[in-house]
Amino acid sequence: MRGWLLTRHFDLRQTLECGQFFDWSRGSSGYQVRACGRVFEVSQEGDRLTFSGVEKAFIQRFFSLDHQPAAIRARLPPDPWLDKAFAAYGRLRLLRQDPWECLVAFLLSPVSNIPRIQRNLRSVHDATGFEPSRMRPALLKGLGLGFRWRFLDSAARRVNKQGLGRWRKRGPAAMQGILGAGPKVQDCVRLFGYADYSAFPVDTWIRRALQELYGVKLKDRELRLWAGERFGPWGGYAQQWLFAWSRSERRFLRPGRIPARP
DNA sequence: TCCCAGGCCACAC
DNA sequence: GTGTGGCATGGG
Repeated sequence: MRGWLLTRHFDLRQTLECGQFFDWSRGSSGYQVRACGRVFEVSQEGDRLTFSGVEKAFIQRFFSLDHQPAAIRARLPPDPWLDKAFAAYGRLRLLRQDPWECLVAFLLSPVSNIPRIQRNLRSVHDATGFEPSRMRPALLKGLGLGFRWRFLDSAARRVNKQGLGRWRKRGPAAMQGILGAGPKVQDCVRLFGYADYSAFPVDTWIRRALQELYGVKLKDRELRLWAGERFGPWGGYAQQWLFAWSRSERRFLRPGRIPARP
């Protein structure tokens, strides 16, 4: 299976590398991606997206090529900071990941960093193929996940009990009670795995950004509500634009180095 | 050497 | 209910 398609207002690099997804690697030309139980290659030249190893319909769905960034921006409130973030990162799309794979990835995220999450996730994938029945403690402990191996163990036990198919169909509620699946992790899976675009994950970067750009000094639980009210049903996109932009401007997001209001 | 990292949990009070 | 330390490991 090999093919191509034309895209508009889409950036493959931003989309894969912005931190919503980790199971990619740069190949000779473009990226190799492992997602939703498939392995495929994809590359972009201009507006032309070339892929192999997977069918076109999958590419369109996985990369959310049905989304229109300008229309989404228009559904978010007027906001100079959002304008800046959108100008820089508005060509990324929120992926439609598999909820289970997405949960596994973000259970590896607490007190870690993106390069390490990526390494850890690849190890887990290579060792288990993301099959919960193969995620045994003895195996997980040897993968250098730190304390996070318990989180995968807890999730795997839960999913094994009811079967992966049934677990997926239960939706976000199925994450309740899994060790390590707190508010931030659940919001990430809602946003990236269940296509709930109202989800607004609050992490260290977003916390700093909201505090230093908008002057809101609240606890994470209130920040989440504040963002929900301000940004509404498409807040997830706002979150990801601000997240990517904040990271790229990291030296400006330190106390005393706040950029001038645009 | 010390500090922090896409948090979360158990345990004070 | 709210605040705090500890958690495994790696990198700056």
